[in-house]
Amino acid sequence: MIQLYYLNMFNTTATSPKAQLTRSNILSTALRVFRERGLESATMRELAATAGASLGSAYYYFPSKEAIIQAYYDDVQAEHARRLAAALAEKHLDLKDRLRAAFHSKLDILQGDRKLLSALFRYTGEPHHPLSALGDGTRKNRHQSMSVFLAALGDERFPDDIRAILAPALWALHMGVLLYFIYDDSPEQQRTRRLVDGVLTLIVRLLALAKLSVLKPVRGSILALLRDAGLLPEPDFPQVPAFQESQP
Amino acid sequence: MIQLYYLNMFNTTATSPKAQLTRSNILSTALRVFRERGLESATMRELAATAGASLGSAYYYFPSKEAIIQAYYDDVQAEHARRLAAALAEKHLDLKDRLRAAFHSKLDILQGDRKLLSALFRYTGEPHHPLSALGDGTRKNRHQSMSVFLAALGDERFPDDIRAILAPALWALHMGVLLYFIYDDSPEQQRTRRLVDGVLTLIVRLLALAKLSVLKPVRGSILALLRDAGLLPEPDFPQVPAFQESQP
DNA sequence: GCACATATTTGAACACGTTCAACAAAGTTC
DNA sequence: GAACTTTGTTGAACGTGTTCAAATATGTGC
Repeated sequence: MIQLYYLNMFNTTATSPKAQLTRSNILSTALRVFRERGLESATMRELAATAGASLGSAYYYFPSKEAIIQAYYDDVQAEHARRLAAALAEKHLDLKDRLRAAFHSKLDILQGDRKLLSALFRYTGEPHHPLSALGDGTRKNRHQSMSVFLAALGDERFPDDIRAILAPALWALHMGVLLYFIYDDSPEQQRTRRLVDGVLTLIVRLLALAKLSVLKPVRGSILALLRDAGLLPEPDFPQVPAFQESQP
Repeated sequence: MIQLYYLNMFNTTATSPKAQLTRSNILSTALRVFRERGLESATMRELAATAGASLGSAYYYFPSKEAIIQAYYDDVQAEHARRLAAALAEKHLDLKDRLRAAFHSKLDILQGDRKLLSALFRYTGEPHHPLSALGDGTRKNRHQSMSVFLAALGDERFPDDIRAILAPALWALHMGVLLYFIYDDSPEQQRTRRLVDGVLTLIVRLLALAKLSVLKPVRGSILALLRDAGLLPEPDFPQVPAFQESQP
């Protein structure tokens, strides 16, 4: 009854080393085939054959073709968290450079895989699809991604109301940047890099401006609006304890 | 050689009245079936059968299943332009109410068809897909939609730099609102209505604030950023002559 | 009306993503 | 190691969107 070995991602079922090998074999082969042939033209049959597995086997590990790319994207997020942590540990950076590190490291990881990103956005308009980028099914991913941006904010001091929206706002911005990135046909997507730098410069400046008294009422209205719209952080979003601030 | 009758949308091929009837029959039936069964579960075969046409016939008029919904969306846009024009003609409205009319009339039209909207966003992440909401293939649609918002701006006076970004900015906002609308499960999507009103109030206020001297440099940076990113109006976007302003 | 061209219609055929019942291998219990 | 359970593998079969060659209807020039 009791299985040794590792548990899979959801801690539900045991997974033998051999199965892990098959799975990662299929995954890595799939990504290679997707990159070569493109998402559309690469077929599940071709992909399974190239991996030396059967069609059914591929479906044993991944519920759908898109799910394979989601699995890839899970890896990307783990790598993103790793790289940002490394950058923050290396030396002391100011807010803007920490945010730059967060955005650029993500782009670095994805640089060669812009075509794969299209899958991320495919179900955006379908609230109930398990892979909708905005839906319940991807909440965990979203929160992980927000955590990375929270880490980049570090222990910087912000008014509480602003702090509350920064994580979802940065996450949303980052999604927009990814979309721009996909469409960016400039050499090595230098345009996206410039856009990121420009936007972050602006944001840091605006965060300072937001404290001006003329803008207080505007700031209040914006926050009330977002709150009413339910666009503030989802209630179960785990704030990173190390960076949590108490009310002054 | 010379055909009488009407020309189709692209002025390339003649179209007999009978063909028009078949087409509109297929279109209206398809929409009905889509609304009843949902986009996924409604099959092209079922749809063709219900319309009393053959499968091939459906594909003669519409290159794909999604294209049928695009055709519906073309109608929506025509209706949108019509309704806004009517609202503007009826009585003199201030800027905020004109913008409110523009946004709410669109939502009115789409109120019962939120599920159909998902198709609008399906190819957002695929720059080269003809139905990508941000791609070249849908440029004409985008410009028509922007024209509606330009009409709502009317002859209101804005600094030139601001005027330049208003059309694409309002269009982008409206796309965001549609996405929110799709996800909004409040009764009759009242939440979306409130969000629209709140955002528009804010925008009108911000447009006034933007003239403050403290904000001039920020305003300049934002515009420079957008220009560099190529997010200003696409060069061939036809400004609506009646509302075009000359340099002061 | 006839020959021809063009527009429209048809359904079989195709390719693909996905499902599933059956089978094989590995692990567990005794 | 035998019976049994669980995990992993297989490819045929299904349903779907789409394509296409062939058939039919409609229009044109004479």
